[in-house]
Amino acid sequence: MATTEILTAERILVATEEVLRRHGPAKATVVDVARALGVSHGSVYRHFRTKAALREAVTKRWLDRTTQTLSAVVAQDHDPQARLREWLAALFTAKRRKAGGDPELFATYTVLAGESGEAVGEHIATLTGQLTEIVRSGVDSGVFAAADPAATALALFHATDRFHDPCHAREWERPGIEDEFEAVVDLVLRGLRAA
Amino acid sequence: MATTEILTAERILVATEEVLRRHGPAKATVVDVARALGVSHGSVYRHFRTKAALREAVTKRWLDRTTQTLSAVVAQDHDPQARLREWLAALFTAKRRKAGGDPELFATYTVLAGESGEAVGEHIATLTGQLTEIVRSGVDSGVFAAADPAATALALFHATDRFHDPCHAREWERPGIEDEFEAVVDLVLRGLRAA
DNA sequence: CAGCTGACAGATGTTGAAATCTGTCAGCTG
DNA sequence: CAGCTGACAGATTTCAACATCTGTCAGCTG
Repeated sequence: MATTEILTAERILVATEEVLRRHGPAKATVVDVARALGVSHGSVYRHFRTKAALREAVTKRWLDRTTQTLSAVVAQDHDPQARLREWLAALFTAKRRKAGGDPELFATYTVLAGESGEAVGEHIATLTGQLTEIVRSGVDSGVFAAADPAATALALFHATDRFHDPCHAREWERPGIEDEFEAVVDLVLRGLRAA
Repeated sequence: MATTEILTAERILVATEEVLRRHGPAKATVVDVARALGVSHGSVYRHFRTKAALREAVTKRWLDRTTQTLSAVVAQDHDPQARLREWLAALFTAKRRKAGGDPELFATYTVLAGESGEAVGEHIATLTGQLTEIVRSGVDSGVFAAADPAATALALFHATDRFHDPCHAREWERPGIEDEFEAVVDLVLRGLRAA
């Protein structure tokens, strides 16, 4: 049965996610995770050097699920303008759903972002990489003007911070936020179009 | 001498600012303020109904100093493009200087912003009002295209959130932030120009 | 002997009683 | 009598003793 299986990093991550969801980032302990798995907490430390490393690994898994959803948008064969718009909307929607539907895990992610953890930095790098790809394809097909697609992608990411940075999460439930999002996206897309 | 003068709201605000600077928002008490003024704390409550009202009045005074600095930029007779650029740069500079030079008062402002206090809402309304004025003058002179100057001004404000919202203050000291700011401003200014 | 356990030291968190603070108000004072 | 005081009730914060947690490691076990 399950509890006699070899203890793997994956099983620990699944259990940790569950413990975080139940207890929240402030009260979830390594001892709780070990108890949930029916092992001693020393065993958990065999797979993750520190509690911070465990927390970061859980966050990485969780962030990667968003990255994968968005990569599908990058691969679509709509024109770059539409893809960019859809990508930004998908990012906003994904973050908003996580903030609303998984508040405890989202709090963990927010804490980690505040500590400028490795996983969050990588996540942002991956996202801006996807954006760069869309911008570059727009430049190639002549609909976007951008001397440095990577720098422009970063500017796009920063200009839309309000709609994906966790420190703004409280505002994502306010009425009218959709219109604000559309207004900002319209503005930056106009700034991107070839003259 | 000073301590025998009539106790005015202004004197209380000055003393409160000093107490906040010294103790920070978490530890500054109304009793501290009264002690600094050599009066009983009951007297302070004669001028401000609650501690929250006092804190908000201090924040308002402090925010108004920024508003006044920026209104000078609005009144300049440069072309709208230059004025908009200067206004955004002046806002970023002002916020950054406050975050770095007055960390305790800035923390108070951040706390208040989180509680969505009246004063912060008014401050933001005033700022977007100034932005609207610049956008409108650009539309009038034909250099900007904007169907709804007020909505466009709000979009500009949101697109540059990263460079004035207190929740991003930690990032304002990072190297490269100037370039990120320039990139975002370039992007939105291009989005604003008349076709 | 690879994988796990459980006891341990030092760090961190919890708890509840004591101290301080907020906000009110009857009355003092110039 | 306008302006201030200081005592008070209830809410909040502090502090120190106690409990739990983190991270290590010598040794057990299959």
